[in-house]
Amino acid sequence: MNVHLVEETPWRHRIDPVDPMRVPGVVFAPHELLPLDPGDKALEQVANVAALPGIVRASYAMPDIHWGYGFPIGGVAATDVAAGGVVSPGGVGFDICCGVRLLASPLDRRGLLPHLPALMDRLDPLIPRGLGRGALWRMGRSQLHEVLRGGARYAVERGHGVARDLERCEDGGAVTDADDRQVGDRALERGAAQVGSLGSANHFLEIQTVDRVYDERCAEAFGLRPGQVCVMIHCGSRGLGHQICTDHVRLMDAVMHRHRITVPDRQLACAPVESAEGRAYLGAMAAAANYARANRQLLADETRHVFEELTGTGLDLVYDVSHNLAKLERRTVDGEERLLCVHRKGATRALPPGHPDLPADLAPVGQPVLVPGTMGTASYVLTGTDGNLAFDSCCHGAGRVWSRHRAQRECDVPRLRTEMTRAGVALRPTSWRSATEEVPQAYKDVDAVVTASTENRLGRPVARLVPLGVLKG
DNA sequence: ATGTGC
Repeated sequence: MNVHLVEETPWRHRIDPVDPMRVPGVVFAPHELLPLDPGDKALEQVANVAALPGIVRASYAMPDIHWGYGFPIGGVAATDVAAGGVVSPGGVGFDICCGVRLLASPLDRRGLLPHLPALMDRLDPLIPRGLGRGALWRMGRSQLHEVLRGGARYAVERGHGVARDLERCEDGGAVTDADDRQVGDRALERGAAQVGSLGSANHFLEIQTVDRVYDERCAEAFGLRPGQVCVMIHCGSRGLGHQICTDHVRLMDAVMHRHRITVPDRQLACAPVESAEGRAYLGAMAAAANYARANRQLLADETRHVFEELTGTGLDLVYDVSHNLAKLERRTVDGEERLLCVHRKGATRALPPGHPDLPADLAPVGQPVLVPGTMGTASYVLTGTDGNLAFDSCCHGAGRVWSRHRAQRECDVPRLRTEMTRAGVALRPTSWRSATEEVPQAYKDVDAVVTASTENRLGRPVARLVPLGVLKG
């Protein structure tokens, strides 16, 4: 599809609908954040998504947009369920319910620094990560099914956390519509040995410090203050989510013609939400969402124990939120209340103040939006705002600009070591060679992404965090 | 993202 971009404001671009688009594309990015390299398909993907059956309002892209499978990463699309609206696994991504969890320590930077080497030495062998096997929890099939149904709630019931953790998780730590019968054998097999593991690529566990607070009232409600030490965990549903995505893309690809659906790109395989295939995917996706939440709960619990042992202090959960999920949400569209299937892929839910799904203590200030940066660069906490045009969605990170291949070509191991030392970051990768794929230059400037999010009313910055120690896959 | 795949 040929994409013609129109600059709507200095911060936002529009793609006017041409056949087969049903709605416009809206890219919440200034010119310098647009993926304009020759051969980059991300903007074409925004236009392709606009052709999905039942899509309402627009095909949206966040400022950290980059090329993905079918949908761009940073894509948001909502379909009207009653109007034959579809759900597409490519609109969620392979890492179902990939997300971020932020924990706050009572220590400040000065109090923590003497403990940092010991903390890193202890966490390094304890936190399973990388492509190989190894996980905090080894389990049989029946316990895995409990995880798929109970998510972080089940982990807490088994002693891995406290009740307050669940209040600070999106959906209270578990969704109720998981259907573990829709999770195939191969996915179960891969999932059983990976609960409590980070994975690889841009997944990490970081010890951070609050570098700057932009909104004191929100920061206080979130439990954050300048100089404070935090732990940020970024991971997802590992091989289980990956296998579920693979399986259901294949299923939908095979039956799309029966539903009389045509899409501009085969990677947009989809089925009506109200079809056997649509319901099956959403049930399996919800099971993977619970798995990812249990995964983050276990990793947080283990980190908490290490902090207690070595510093004598605890860690409070600030929030846990996904940026790869589809959700059924009731929303007003053109003055009518509709049930929508909102796909967020590399986009974080960002509920505004007063939203009924927020816990009471967060209702006055809005939902914490957790935006991980790249290793050696900042991460952000934003809050949801009123007037968000993208179904209460915000950016999810910096957004890749170099392919993994190009990053390896541009950055060798000595250079990465030098850069991390200069940034004052203690990096513990499982492989230095693969860590070069994650060199900060391979990503957009996270500060610019957050500015663009703010200017487009997708969220408002609350705090900026910088890394002290990084564990990577 | 991923036991790196048709």
